[in-house]
Amino acid sequence: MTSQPTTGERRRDADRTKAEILAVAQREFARNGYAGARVDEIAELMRTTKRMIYYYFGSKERLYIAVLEKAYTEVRQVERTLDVEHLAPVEAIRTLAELTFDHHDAHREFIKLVSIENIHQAEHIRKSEVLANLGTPVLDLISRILDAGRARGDFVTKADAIDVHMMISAFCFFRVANQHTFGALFGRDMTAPEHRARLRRMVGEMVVGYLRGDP
Amino acid sequence: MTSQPTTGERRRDADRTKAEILAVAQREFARNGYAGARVDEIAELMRTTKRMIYYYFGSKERLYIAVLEKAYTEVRQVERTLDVEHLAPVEAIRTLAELTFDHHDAHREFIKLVSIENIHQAEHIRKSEVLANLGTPVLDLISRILDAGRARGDFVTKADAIDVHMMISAFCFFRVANQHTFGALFGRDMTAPEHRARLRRMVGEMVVGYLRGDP
DNA sequence: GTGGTTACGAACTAGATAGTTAATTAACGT
DNA sequence: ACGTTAATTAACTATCTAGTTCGTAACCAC
Repeated sequence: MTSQPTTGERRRDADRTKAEILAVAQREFARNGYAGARVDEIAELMRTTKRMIYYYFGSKERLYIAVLEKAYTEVRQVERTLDVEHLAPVEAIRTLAELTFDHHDAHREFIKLVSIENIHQAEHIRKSEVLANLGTPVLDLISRILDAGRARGDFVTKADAIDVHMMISAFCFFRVANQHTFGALFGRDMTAPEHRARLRRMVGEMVVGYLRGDP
Repeated sequence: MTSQPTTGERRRDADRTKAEILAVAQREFARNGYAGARVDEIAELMRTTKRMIYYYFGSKERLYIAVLEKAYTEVRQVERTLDVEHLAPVEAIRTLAELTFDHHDAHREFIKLVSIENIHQAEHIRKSEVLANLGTPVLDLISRILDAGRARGDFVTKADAIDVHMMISAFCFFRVANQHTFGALFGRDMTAPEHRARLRRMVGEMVVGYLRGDP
């Protein structure tokens, strides 16, 4: 009568358990930093027990690295879907900047993980083979846009793809990562709706203005 | 015979002890984050004992807040010495950007403290009355430069002082704060000498290019 | 000098925290 | 049916860590 389906609602499911640990751990690490995160707290927020964290991940540090690997891999997946090369160079780079803006806006937890990792001088990223071999498709895209723009004479400034990527990332990352201290000191919430749209336009204008160079 | 001088090499000196605690604590917090910092470790790196931390600061959190207050106050002092208003608006804003670049370059520990504080959603800054009432002289300076530039027709773009300050800070802060993950993922050390000068010029060109607007 | 106050040191503690031990149960092939 | 293995649970522990207790010594006013 009560035949359990092999797939579907199983009581023992390694994949599901692992995924749940990673999801809960990501929240906990992003909220409290590496040292501030509590393994017991992660355990309490799961349907399973702390033992499973050690069963699947071995240690707090390896769990943290697994969280980083998952987060970075997902972000790279999104980067691969960027499609702006049908646009003219100026519009392509502006759109890329605005999409980067949207992407940072939508992935606050990832940004916190990156900030945390920088405090630790990226020591965990460097321990991960997965992350060392993660390509950076966005750099090739920027390279091609820059070449096209220079061929047409739209871009004068000589800066390479990494520089441009850095400039765009800096703006988008800072707005989200530093929103709290910035808000406390300047009384402006950069992530509030009334500023979001303006800043989004601003990042596009900024890169384009820079690449166009001297009038 | 062995009369101790009252000033000079005293064995008991509240000011010196407090200052040493703050200096060592700043290093420890900047290196390890708030939760990762160890009160015992701070104590070991001092000539005095852990007891004195609690004697003068009461708790780990209040010590951390005191570190933030000292660091922010010093940074504001430097901002007050900025002198660019004798320059034409375009050069003034470019120079301001480059000096901001230098300043971030020279205060890595401060930048880490700010990153850490953002991970904690600025909860400690908000607890500090000192920091709440710390003015922001740089904003007035930017305002005046923008007004002068618009009056001359050099600047077209309409952005307020906070926006411009944010744009400059984002670039300068990101280069230092995210150097480790950026380096690990893109294979470029943004703080290395061979990139420093170019990026310094870049931040000036970026703001000027943005403010000049459409050619 | 002496009484009081401020600055200081060594040893201690209660609770938190990462990691473990060992026993148990579900799934699955044969 | 049944033995094997992978998944899971509950209770335990060694260590670490923020914060304390209590006693002592330097400094100052008089």
